[in-house]
Amino acid sequence: MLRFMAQTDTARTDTAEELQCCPPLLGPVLDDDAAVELAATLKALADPVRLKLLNLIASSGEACACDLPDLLDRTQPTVSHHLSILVKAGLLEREQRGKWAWFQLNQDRLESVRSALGQ
Amino acid sequence: MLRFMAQTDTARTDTAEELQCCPPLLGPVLDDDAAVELAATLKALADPVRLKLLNLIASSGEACACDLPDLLDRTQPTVSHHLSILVKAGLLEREQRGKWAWFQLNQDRLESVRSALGQ
DNA sequence: AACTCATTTCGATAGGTGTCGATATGACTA
DNA sequence: TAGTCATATCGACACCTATCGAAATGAGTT
Repeated sequence: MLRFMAQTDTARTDTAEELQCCPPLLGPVLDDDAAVELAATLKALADPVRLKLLNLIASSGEACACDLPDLLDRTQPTVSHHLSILVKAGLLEREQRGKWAWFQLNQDRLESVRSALGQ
Repeated sequence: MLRFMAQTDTARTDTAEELQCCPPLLGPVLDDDAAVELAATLKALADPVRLKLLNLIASSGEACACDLPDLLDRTQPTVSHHLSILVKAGLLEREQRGKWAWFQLNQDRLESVRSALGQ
């Protein structure tokens, strides 16, 4: 089961990569590098298991990796694989607490993808 | 070169599929079917060539398929492949004019993906 | 140091995907 | 009815990816 805890709201650690992420799709020009960058982030989103992961983590505020295999009906290595893809894409933040790994949504990152798709 | 023409703004032909597309990622529950559906649309977006296609078509209002291979530096079969993926995903609308195929952005569809990613 | 348990990494496999050249289809033209 | 040209489909290839079981790593405990 998911544990519900106070959101720790850690200091934002925006990477340089995150800041230059996701120029607007509907803008005048989308150069090759920008297209590759945005496509990479969208690719991280474009999987049902990863969408469910984000949805679960978002709706609980945070989640322990230990609970996720059962919730997603996938093996633990498979869930770990998907989590690592989301972390690498900057969509999740990972925090070690004792022997458990906890994950939170990086809302800024998701918002920057979202705004790349609209006006 | 891209041709610039008056936007024909055809009557919206929203499919049933489009209407039930893209429930909110940040909502309370994302069931399996919804996750698969949203992932499929995101997958159509998650390619640099297709992003550049959408960007080109959006910024010109519409585009003739005949111009796109040169603009994207891809062969005609490859561009045709990507266009068909975008049309199947509902992100582009295709219109035959004489021997040429013209494409427009389905802005509603893109907006529904966008809103699935945010509040 | 040895043990336990959570998580990651490894190796393998089945299936998906971007790309192209070649060919087929489809729409106009003579 | 041919002929021409735009577009789609086919077949093949290299590469990527989701998944799992097995093994390695890492953190805390005794």
